[in-house]
Amino acid sequence: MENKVQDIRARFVDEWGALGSAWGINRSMASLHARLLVSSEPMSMDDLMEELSLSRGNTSTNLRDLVSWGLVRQVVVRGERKQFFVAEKDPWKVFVTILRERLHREIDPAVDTLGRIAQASEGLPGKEGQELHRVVKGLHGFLLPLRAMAHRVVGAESKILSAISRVL
Amino acid sequence: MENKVQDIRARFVDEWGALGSAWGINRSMASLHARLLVSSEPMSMDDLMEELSLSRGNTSTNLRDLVSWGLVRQVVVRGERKQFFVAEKDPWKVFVTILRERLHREIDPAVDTLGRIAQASEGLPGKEGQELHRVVKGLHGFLLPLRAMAHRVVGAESKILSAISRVL
DNA sequence: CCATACTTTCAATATATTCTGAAAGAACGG
DNA sequence: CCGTTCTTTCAGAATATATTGAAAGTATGG
Repeated sequence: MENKVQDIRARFVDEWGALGSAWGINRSMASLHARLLVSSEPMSMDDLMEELSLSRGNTSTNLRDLVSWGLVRQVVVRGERKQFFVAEKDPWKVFVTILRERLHREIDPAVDTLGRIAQASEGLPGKEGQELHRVVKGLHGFLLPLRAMAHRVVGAESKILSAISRVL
Repeated sequence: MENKVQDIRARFVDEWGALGSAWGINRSMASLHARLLVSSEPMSMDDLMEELSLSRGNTSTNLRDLVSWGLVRQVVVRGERKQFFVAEKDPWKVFVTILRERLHREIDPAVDTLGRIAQASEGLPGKEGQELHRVVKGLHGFLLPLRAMAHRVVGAESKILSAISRVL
């Protein structure tokens, strides 16, 4: 029971890694993000790779991705030549950032393609052709407003949540 | 351009597979689901494995999973000894079913653990201990109502969407 | 019951994803 | 400039995930 902070922090890092996988974020990236989230100071690549036992290459790549997602930013530490990193800590911003990324990369193109298929299947012959069109059109018609809602959430303030909560 | 229905249907099956991956559903399972979604008739395991070029074992396992999720159900076809399968076609039900499954399997346990970590980190010493507690508590406090909202959506009627849409 | 039709299971295999580490590249201080 | 420190890249290795296929298991009609 020597260093309790380190133990509990490690538990958090692991748990965040598990949550991350559910969001399409790999373990290294999620661990790095988690560790930075609960740090009271900026950390360098060496700090992180040592504490999390990751290779230099892996650490470098995933930090870069975190920065490009906007979940982490680089900061300058006076008198240090290395880069230091700090995580965005506002849960709403973290949530919105991840949501935006996934909409952009995965959902948007799929929904668009679905729309094209709905069009292409217009007026196909036979029971089979008609069912194809009917279902694809239905799915597209369902997903389109859902996506629009998600985009509005991404652009909104965090208080939108309590507004939604009220109608539920 | 021989059989247009088959071509377009194949496009849809592939696209649904891609969307499925974004939701933690593997390609075989997503393909089977997609093919059944746009079928005007119940299909047997043999129908499916042949059309989608999947092995028997794979088809069997993934159909069973789809049934256990509640996305597909078995039906009896008169005069046939084989099992036949039919997909739930209402987009709202499909959406809610997948959401429920993921909440249950991935989100709920992670959020619970986060809550326990928030508790365990109460009153830790030092700047580091305090930051750990502060951030974990903040994340948990953010995710908890979000999860509650998701659970309410899962239990609601599809018209809840237009109600939410109104406040966005 | 038996023969046959059908389904499930699971060890082996194939595929996809992630991670490592060393070499190449960049930036900095003097 | 030059030596040093720091960062990135990327081919190969390791790991994780998905798929196959054949054997074992189960149900059905006769």
